[in-house]
Amino acid sequence: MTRVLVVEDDAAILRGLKDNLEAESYEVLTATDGEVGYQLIRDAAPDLVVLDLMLPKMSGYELCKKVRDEGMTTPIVMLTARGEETDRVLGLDLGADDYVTKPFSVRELLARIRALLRRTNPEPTALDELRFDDVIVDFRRYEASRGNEKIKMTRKEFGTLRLLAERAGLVVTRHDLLKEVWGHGHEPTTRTIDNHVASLRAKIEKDPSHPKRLLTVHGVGYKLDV
Amino acid sequence: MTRVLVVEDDAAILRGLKDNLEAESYEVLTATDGEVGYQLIRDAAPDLVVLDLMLPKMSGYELCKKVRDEGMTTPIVMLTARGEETDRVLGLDLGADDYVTKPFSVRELLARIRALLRRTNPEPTALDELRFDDVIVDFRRYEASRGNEKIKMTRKEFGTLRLLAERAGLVVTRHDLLKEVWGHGHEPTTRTIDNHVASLRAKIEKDPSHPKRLLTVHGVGYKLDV
DNA sequence: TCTTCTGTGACATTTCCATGACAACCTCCG
DNA sequence: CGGAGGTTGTCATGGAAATGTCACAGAAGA
Repeated sequence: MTRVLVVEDDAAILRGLKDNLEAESYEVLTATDGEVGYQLIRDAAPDLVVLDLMLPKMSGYELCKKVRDEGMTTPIVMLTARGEETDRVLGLDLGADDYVTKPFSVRELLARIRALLRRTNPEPTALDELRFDDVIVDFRRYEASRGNEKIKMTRKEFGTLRLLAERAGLVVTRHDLLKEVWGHGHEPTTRTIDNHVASLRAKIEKDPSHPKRLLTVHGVGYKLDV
Repeated sequence: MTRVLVVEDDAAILRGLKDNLEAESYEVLTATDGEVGYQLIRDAAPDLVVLDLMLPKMSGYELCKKVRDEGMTTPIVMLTARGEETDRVLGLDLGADDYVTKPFSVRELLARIRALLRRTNPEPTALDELRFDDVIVDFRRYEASRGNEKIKMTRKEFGTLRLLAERAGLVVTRHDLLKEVWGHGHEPTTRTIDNHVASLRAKIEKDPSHPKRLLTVHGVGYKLDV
């Protein structure tokens, strides 16, 4: 799921943005000052940042500049107060990708966010069906079957299998799985993944102890060969 | 029959795609250069185009851009060589709807074609009646019956059932239900939905505690299987 | 006002998930 | 070729989270 970080010290605005972004089904992280914002950009690797210009501890300027100086390319939408013409220019010069002037229309901000994401992270289309051998998995119905037998799969299993299927043939690291399937903040041990993979194998492999499809790449991760 | 145009200059790949698509019972048109491709898009109005990036006479870029500039919305799947990251972005910006990286698995391409067709030619959803077993629900009259008995249903129940019916078989999240049935701003707890579902089950299921139609997908939402 | 509908909370129940321990395995290096 | 150290497979288990169920109070409608 696409992850957006909002850095804004005004609680009311922050709340409003969070609600609206969540309603658009983004995963939303928040920070109310520049320092926490910076840490989150580094550690949580959001797909996009909405950044207020005036912030406690570290201003939007500084934050933006610092992030760019360190080579991070995370797209940034700057929020500026009306009339801060110079700020606009600065914002873009510092490496922000777009800006919106307060008071802004939420709809406009959302549109800009969408556009920016589309430009920078064209998201590979979600796969909604997987077939191999006599196994069929339908990710929109959350149904799976093998031959004539229905298979019961859990949400995490669907998520895991889906990511593997979207990168069929390529190795997916445990880290990637945690990031994509679990999302930020709810990150369990990597051992947990092994368990989910094991139970997936029990369900989709003919001989689960000698997998032919869902393969281990020792020291790296897993891959699905179809 | 669904008509697919493949524009690809490599004869072997073209042949392979044609065979596979025909095996899936698509009607297949082919072109080996951009100009012929363009004419076919215009004159034969295919339902979907598979477009190679590198082509004689007119490249995939140009073709895609030209088609979009002229206002045609024909879904396009772009074939790109691996590693052409920038091309991906360009492809999508130019208006391609999806892309597949060479060397690609035919199976994956077929899956994406199916998905894209489904996304772009969705069946119209203005559903005004739902029937299954001995239950009949008329969404225009706000009436429902089971066998000869009338069923009293509330507005929210109609709304909930209708959304589920419009996406019959697919999982609908609580979030979707809140957004569609309750609308923006008036959003109650997700628990509320469980209650409405429960009362729907009491009305339309033969054995409400072992539902056969209105099913729970643990951790995701509900779906209606008809 | 009275009735019906709706949202909420508490509780029971079901389902799922994270974790750790141990065994089996792989890889690299001696 | 064999063994040490790290990695993965497997399984059991406690606990967390999601859902079913019910009762009630406030809101909306008749």
